[in-house]
Amino acid sequence: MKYWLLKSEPETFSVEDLAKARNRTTSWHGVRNYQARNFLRDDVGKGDRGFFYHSSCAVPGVVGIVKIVRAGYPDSTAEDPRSEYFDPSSERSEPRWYTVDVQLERKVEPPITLDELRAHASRELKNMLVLKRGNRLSVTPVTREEWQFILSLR
DNA sequence: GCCAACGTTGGC
DNA sequence: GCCAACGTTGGC
Repeated sequence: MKYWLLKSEPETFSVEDLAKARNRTTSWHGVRNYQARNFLRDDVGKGDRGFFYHSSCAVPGVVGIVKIVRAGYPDSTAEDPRSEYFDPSSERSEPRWYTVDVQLERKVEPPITLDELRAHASRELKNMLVLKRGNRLSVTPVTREEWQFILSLR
């Protein structure tokens, strides 16, 4: 089993939205970055776990634990002209963008804030990608050690 | 709203 | 292939 950190802007889609979704499950569509796409397409597997992370908001941080319930498959919003994620250069015969399905296991309450994560940035979370300056990747791998350490905070 | 950091685009 | 211009991300 592998571990991931998945960013979402709560104004677009929050952990509360996921809690209300049917089966507490959603397609993680809309990722339009090649490095993140490659993770979704090639590396994120069914049964993997992820941190649901709120970004671009008042209190950024880990707000939930999700389980990957479906591995990478083509993101159909890229083909939908009415979708805000429409990509006219993507073609159905050769899908450019991928998504996975995630199910909420539990909320993390209270959230593990970015500040709290940073408090460990010189030791346990020294290599945590989300704490690196300038990091903008919306899907990042998390090591088993980082995963277990962060879980131990709640 | 600001701005640093980074990714993408497109002319050459 | 280079790189300047531009757009986006995301913390503050």
